[in-house]
Amino acid sequence: MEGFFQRYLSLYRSLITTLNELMSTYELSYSLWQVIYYLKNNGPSTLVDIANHYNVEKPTITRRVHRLEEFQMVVQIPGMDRREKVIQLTELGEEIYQACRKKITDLENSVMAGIANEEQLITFQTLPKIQDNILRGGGSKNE
Amino acid sequence: MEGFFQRYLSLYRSLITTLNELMSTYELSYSLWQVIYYLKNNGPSTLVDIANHYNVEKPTITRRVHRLEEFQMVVQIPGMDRREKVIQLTELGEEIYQACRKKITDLENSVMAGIANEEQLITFQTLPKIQDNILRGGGSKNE
DNA sequence: CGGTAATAGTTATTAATGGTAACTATTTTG
DNA sequence: CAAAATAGTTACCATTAATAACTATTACCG
Repeated sequence: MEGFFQRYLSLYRSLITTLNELMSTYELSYSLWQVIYYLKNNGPSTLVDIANHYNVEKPTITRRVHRLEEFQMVVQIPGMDRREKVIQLTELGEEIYQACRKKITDLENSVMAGIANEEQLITFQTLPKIQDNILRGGGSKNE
Repeated sequence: MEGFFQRYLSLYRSLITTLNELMSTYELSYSLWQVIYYLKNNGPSTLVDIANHYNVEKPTITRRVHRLEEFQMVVQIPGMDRREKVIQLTELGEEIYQACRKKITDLENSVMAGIANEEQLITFQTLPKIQDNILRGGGSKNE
């Protein structure tokens, strides 16, 4: 499947730019959206939860959460374990989730225009398989 | 197709990281590889050619070419039009192209392990359709 | 119990990547 | 020939994320 990466990666810039434009109305970028999305779907969580889920380092999430706090989309409350801060969506955060969710879903539908349902589905299902293969094989050592 | 972007972007990070690790042996990253790839497949070219092809701004390519020059993988020679500099691969650049091409193709094959040929093909064909839709629709104005 | 290791989170620094604006040098156009 | 267009560069800035070093708290274990 020579040329696959090229096609795959070529799509990235247009997509991320479009998404960021889409969300700029709400002062969000896709990276911030990920945090909101996680909180909405997993409930109040710690920074480490989020970092593990997206496979990024802790400082990355610290920054994102601080930005979301400035915009008052999330709040941090101390956990029972006093090392932890539990991050949760505010009312505003929930509202923005709803608005963005709709916009993103609309875009997800519109980029699939003219593509047969079965082809959409196969592509949808193939991506995680590829990711599994990468995580398994290219994890760093190839054993 | 809700959740498609999520899957797409999640794969992106693993893929680009793996590719960059793969090429770090040759002091390349994927962004530098793109320039080498273009030169190999289109022959000696100008900076503007490359920028147009990848849809990025000129300074972006200036930087990449300068890095490749430092590594002596490309040279710039003055064109007949004396504004232009024609960029071309050196011997070393060609060698590195070959070595990387092989590594990348190997990786392209290995990430498809366990995925039926037809599914690979459909995914391969669907990606550019999605990109077309994005470029058409989200180009900035939606007309 | 007390000390060491582990964990949650932060800050500072750095790197990769790419856009915008402003500029020079040359060529094209009319 | 003057003005517009084009190729390329430089300087500056934004986004994103990794690493290292640090504080505070909790868990573990002899």
